[in-house]
Amino acid sequence: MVTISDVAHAAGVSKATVSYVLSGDPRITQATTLKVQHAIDELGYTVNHAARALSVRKTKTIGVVSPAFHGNYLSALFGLYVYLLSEEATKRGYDTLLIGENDGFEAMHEAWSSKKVDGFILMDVKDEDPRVSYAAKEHIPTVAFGSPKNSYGLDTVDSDFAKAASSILHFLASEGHKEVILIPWSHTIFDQGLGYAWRFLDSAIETAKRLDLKMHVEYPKDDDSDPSPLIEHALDTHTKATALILHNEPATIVAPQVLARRNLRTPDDLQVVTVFPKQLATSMKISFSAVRPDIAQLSEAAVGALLRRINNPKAQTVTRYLDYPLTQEPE
Amino acid sequence: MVTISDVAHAAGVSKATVSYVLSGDPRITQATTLKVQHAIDELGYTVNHAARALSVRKTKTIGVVSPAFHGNYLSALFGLYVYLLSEEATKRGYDTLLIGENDGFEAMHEAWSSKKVDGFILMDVKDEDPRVSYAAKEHIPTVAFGSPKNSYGLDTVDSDFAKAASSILHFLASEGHKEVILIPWSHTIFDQGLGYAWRFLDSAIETAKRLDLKMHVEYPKDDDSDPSPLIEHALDTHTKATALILHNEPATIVAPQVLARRNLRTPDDLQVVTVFPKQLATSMKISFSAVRPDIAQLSEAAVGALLRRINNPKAQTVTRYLDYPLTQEPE
DNA sequence: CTGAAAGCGCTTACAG
DNA sequence: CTGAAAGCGCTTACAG
Repeated sequence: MVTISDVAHAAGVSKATVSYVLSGDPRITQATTLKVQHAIDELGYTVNHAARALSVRKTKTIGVVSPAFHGNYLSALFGLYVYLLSEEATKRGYDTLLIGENDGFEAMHEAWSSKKVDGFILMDVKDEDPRVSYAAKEHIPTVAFGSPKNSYGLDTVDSDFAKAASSILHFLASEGHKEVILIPWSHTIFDQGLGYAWRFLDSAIETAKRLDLKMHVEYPKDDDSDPSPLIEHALDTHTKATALILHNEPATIVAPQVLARRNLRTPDDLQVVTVFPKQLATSMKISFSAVRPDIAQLSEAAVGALLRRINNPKAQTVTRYLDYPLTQEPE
Repeated sequence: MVTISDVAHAAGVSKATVSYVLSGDPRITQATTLKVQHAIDELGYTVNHAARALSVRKTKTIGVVSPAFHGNYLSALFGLYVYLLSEEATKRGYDTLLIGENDGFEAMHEAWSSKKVDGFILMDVKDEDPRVSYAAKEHIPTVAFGSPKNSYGLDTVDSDFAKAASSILHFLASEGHKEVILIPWSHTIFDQGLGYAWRFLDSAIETAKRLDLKMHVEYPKDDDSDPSPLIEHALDTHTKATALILHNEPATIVAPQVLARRNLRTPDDLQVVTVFPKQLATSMKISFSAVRPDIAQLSEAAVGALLRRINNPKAQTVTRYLDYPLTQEPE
């Protein structure tokens, strides 16, 4: 293996000088820089990550902490988040360590105390999430990706689900709808205190009231069983409803089949509006009118917030709810 | 931060002894082990990962190398693979570093030469994949997750897609079908030389011939556009076909809507068979008869093969194609 | 059965 | 402008 000593020797300088060249120290002459660069290229040298990490006490690695499946249900969005988070981290010179966490913070603690990472991004944050309180108590650079009621002073990034609900209802009202159905996330999700579910629902209810829209809320019990019967039932029961709001991934996935089966066309027979990320709508062939969060942008915000925190642990806490417009389909 | 010296001091022994206790060296008395354990618990000590890695030249980390999106298309399976691979690695005492790779091996090379990982798992391996030849040439412990034509001596793990195709056709023949439609992966995928596409198709064609089944193959052009029209067209054209084989993720996702729209019921009006992993069929509400690869098991095999290789670089090359039965739906 | 010491490959004050 | 040396926190022959 080629080390810094080899490079130093080949270039006829000291290890210190090589190191300074590597870090672009302005005190080094261009002449020596060139010599050293040449030796580096010649030998194919790369800094040993562990050695550097040990020396500078930074790993340039962020931990992405994902909770386990919700029951058997794995959101199709999970992969997208992980992928884009990691891509964004790479852009900023960081690596991404995947940390699976099962309703606790043991794995996080292990990674932190052994100094494997410089900070964390917590996915799918819940109310009273043990990961949040742990990170806050230990003053670990951490951003909560999601919106718990209490973030204990952690930086927070999420889509603005309250705004999304309000946009959707305003849109429906402006189109003249008077009675609508909302299929929100399941009880399982609400019971876990997942902010995106609550924030959307609360805002939807309030906005509907304010706009004098009649809204029927039909909750699925869980996320494992087929939501089709629930949709069918809702349509059968609320026959005057002219629009269907889906804030529920499984329901959004099956909705097209249900509509096809009933021979309903969108938006003429029934207006359907959902919340589904831009990047996945294509892959999953979801073509309803929707508020489309941009996961790449959310990832950028999350990673940005984390690096800012890592570089300045006592910076002011930041909370960012990113807002996405409703796009109509077909356009 | 608490270091091994702190523990040694607190326990009244040397650093070496603490280290030996940590590694369970049998030469250490139970008495001292107890003393040291106590100090460790007291102080909340955890081994510094970089220091250990630097010393032993092993990181206990595996790199999972994922290619970029295929165009705009992100397989919903991606998240599942990453998740289960990481879970399996954790079980075996390894961390998972995510490495995004864009049609080359630069990121891999960077991770390897800076000693960030002990080996790699390559996702979505293609024919003439530069990652494969790189790993082979540099003798880097690596397993190819997927089946390229030439694996250059790398260990390989994949579902047995040839077997899957043959199971499906035998099943259809046994049910009395004489004429069937196959929608395989898109040209984009075939052109990239993705083994799962080729192996399935070749085997399907050969088996159909042997069983005297008439099979119409209808290729989608790419994976971004809606495959529904293609399915519609296939059904319109091949009116005598009584079964539809889907080996294409987007087509599998939209098929239920297409069938619903045409008022076709499965399996009475049209038998539909697909290949879709167990763990995702539920989430994605795919309930066709199918060969269901078990991604947890595949991940276990991949991680197992990699650790074996890491621990024994000159072990015999292993190629494992895991075989999954066809399960009928409804049962 | 345990400890002193060297070494892993870097970085960074500090001298000069 | 550059180098010698200490230090980051471990592990592991080697002595005893």
